[in-house]
Amino acid sequence: MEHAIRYSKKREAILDAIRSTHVHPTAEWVYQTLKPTHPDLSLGTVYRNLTFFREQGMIRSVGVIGGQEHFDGDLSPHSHFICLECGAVYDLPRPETLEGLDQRVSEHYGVQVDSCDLTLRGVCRKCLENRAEDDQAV
Amino acid sequence: MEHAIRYSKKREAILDAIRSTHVHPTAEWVYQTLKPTHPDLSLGTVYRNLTFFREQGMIRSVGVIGGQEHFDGDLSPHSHFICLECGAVYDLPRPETLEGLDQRVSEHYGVQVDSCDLTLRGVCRKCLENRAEDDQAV
DNA sequence: TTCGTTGCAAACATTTTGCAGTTTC
DNA sequence: GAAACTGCAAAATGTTTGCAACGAA
Repeated sequence: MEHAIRYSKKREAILDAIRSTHVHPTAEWVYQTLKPTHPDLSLGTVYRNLTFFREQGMIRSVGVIGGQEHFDGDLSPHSHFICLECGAVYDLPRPETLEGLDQRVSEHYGVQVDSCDLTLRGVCRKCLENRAEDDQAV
Repeated sequence: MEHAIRYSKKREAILDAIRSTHVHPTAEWVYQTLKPTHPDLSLGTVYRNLTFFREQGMIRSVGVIGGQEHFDGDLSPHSHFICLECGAVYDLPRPETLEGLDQRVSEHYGVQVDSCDLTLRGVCRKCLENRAEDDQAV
């Protein structure tokens, strides 16, 4: 027997929270967001469920940004842009040119490819605008 | 005045260590590797220099894998394959099809693009072979 | 002599875990 | 009723930092 999976309100709420946003949340964000409606929610439960969802392939990790792991409830193929200044994560369309890359790498190197992530880093528009304002102020 | 930079033996040794390997080291790896030849090296110094090198653009981060940040002293354009089973990081050639993507994204979204990383995840050949052996053993 | 660099250890921040109580099936 | 799930708090982990000593220029 593998391990039965049972329903839980908290779990459902956590998954809903992740799926209903585009901010690519952290555990802390989920916790703070659900606190008002679920006052007895524990941060440990959030972590346990995030791990659970990721292992189940229900969410994916965007990686650790500024010391905190960010998640994404949108499983459709797309890329990410991460602002090095404010840490925000934005979605980008995935270049069609990457189509078939998984299989090519798999065959060529004899490895099993499970996922393929394209991530751009830089400074987002907002932060660039803030910089411009700061410059004017001087 | 910006902040003068002075030479230091430890710093040189740390950079050499990173540049002379393909394992995509962590702070701990650098520390353990240099310990024999630099018995008085401190882990804090390794962290401080890794941060320094990254800020100077002398090395780049491969991301946090298994809780530890991995670095890469090879700045030439290439992609990475990360084994989800053993955590190893392998280099892959970077698809030429990504050429010019930085600028296209930059212009289209009004952002500043500093870097662009393509990362594949899955199970490496070694771990696949180990699996096969384990299956036979049963 | 100045001030960047280091060792050391304490401090930090995020994440994991043990256990007793609660909920689901 | 068995076993999964949770809250709570302690523990574990990787990383950062303050300070006095050291070393480069």
